Amino acid sequence: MRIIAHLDMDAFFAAIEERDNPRFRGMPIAVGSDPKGGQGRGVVATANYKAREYGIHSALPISKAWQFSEEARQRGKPAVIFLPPNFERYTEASEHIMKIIRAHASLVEQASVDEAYVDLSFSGSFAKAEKICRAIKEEIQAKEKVTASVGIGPNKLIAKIASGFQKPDGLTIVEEGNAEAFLEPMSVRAIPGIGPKTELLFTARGAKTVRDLKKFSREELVELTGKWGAELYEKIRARDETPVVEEYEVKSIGEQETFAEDTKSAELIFERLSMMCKNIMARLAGDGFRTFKTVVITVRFTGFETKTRTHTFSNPQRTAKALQTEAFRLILPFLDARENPKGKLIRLIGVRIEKLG
DNA sequence: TCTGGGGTCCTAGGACCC
DNA sequence: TCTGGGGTCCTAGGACCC
Repeated sequence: MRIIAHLDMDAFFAAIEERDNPRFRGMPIAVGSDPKGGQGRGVVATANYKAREYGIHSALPISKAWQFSEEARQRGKPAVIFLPPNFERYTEASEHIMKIIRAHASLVEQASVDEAYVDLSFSGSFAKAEKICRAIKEEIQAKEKVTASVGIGPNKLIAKIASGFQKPDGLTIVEEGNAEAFLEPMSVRAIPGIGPKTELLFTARGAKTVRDLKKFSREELVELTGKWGAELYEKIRARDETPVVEEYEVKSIGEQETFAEDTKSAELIFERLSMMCKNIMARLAGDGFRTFKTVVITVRFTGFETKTRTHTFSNPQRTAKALQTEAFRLILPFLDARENPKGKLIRLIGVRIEKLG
């Protein structure tokens, strides 16, 4: 029998900021882009629980978050503290936390900066797995001063959904025999991989809950959602065989940047593109690679229309110069009438390399 | 509401090869 | 005349996740 745990740090970025800035404790905090007095154009990366009471959450436009904060302030509540993300500190805390987890189990998969799967099958029982998880939670709290929510289940899918069931600082155990019943009443959105579009697809066919999805045959699910439908058919029945894997290989490295103001300035665009190419090559080396074969550039116009252009070299390339030359060549048509006859302003540019060697 | 930045995976058409 | 089937690679776009 497999026993898998999923650990998820609670409001991680905001929790680290609260920990490191005692004067912010108990205050509503939103970590994300600069709100610029309501004119900023990014989104909220993480809101702490106090800020969530204001309606602020991850991925909310920062301008909207600012507006919620102002409205609350007028009702006499404290204004939200907006902070820029400090990725070095989050990564450092993440490394400490992963180390703590690895001291309790040998098979650990870091799924993101603030999440990990742990294979606890060796413990032999859910009761023993729970004990280990409580010890991990306590150690993280004691050493890193942040809380984690934990889900324990017979596979990664159930563990993941269980970790979100009681937040923050929760621990939810779903044993094999209860897993299917656990999922049934949930919204289809609870299944990882079902986003807004797929949800709409299903609600249009009268399916709102996981239970409702069971009326579709495997073939119908494949027809509706593609190849992935076969996996979905298993997931909604709480079945998932995917193993916990220590690490997976990097497939692409890229950077993108949204401009403070939409622009047509070739000078600015080339300057930013050039910087991105240098950064990407530095990261390529840092990740233990030497070459790339494919270059992808992204252009997003005012209004969010987004275009990509790709070039694959027949030989592996190893220099920032080669990357920059190709990126410039690919983006050039968007700066003149060839790909931009209406002279639209550009909101974002990005560069990515693939087929790393 | 007006949408960041870093990624992964899938689809679909076309080219090309056997 | 009106044209198979399978596989792989490239390209553009899109859904999704944290």
